[in-house]
Amino acid sequence: MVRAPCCEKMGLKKGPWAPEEDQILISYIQQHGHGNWRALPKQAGLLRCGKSCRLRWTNYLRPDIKRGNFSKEEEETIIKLHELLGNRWSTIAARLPGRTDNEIKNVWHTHLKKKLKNYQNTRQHSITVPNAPSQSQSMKSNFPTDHQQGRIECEPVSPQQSSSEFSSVTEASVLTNNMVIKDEQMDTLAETCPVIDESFWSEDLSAANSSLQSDICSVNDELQLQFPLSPVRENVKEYTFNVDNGMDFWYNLFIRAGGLPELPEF
DNA sequence: AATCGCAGCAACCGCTCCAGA
DNA sequence: CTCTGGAGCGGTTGCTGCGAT
Repeated sequence: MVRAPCCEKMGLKKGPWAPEEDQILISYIQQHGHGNWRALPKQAGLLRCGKSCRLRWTNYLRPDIKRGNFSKEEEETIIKLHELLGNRWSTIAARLPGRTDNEIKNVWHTHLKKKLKNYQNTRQHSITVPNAPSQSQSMKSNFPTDHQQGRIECEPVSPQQSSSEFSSVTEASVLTNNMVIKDEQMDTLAETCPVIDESFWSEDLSAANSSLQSDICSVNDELQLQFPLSPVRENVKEYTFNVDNGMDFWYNLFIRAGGLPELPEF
């Protein structure tokens, strides 16, 4: 379906908003709500398309918009969520009250990408755990075929707000010898973590889930493989998963794909 | 003082999603 | 089930301000 650009009609203004336009939009929404964005500009007497109005309102004029620089905590939250979710700016924004997806996206591209390297350098991939859920403390890692036996243990590294879905982001690494990996050791990860079967990469998410479910988790854990993240090293792919055992812990999982040319996205 | 280059940010564009007809 | 159109999302653009030369 081919749709004409929303501002193609002659007479619709584009570009920066004038203060008068802002005032008209604010007044109208305060009185009537936004309802149908497409109809709004005509009803409000604005020479803008509905899309432009919606963007201006949601990214700039909304009363609950938080102004000013991002705090260190907010930046760290963005970095962590981006690590988990990728470029899902709206999802990330939903976890930062008063911040918009556009703002977060801009901050990411202008500031945080540069900081990320430093951030990653300070992270430690830890794998032993006093407080992790007992069912997860020792998870088998009998990968699908043709691989070595391994074992992972996980430790919550950064407990956050308990109500959050990501209440505790946890680092874990799959290794053959149950060893702690630090970032400087990641270069050797391709040699140390288990090789998995090629079919693992080509299967869809649910198939991968059930594969990991049967091969990694203890009997009563329900594992949900979530987001394939950017490869941390050649042939090593990082996944986020959680173990639905009531504790709401999230883990990162490093898996080596043995010599595969392309790792398809799920 | 003038020019240039870059960073930051607001806004646009094109696409997908999804609800309703 | 298919089609349509509104809303939302993520990528990109381009303007503006500021510091360096």
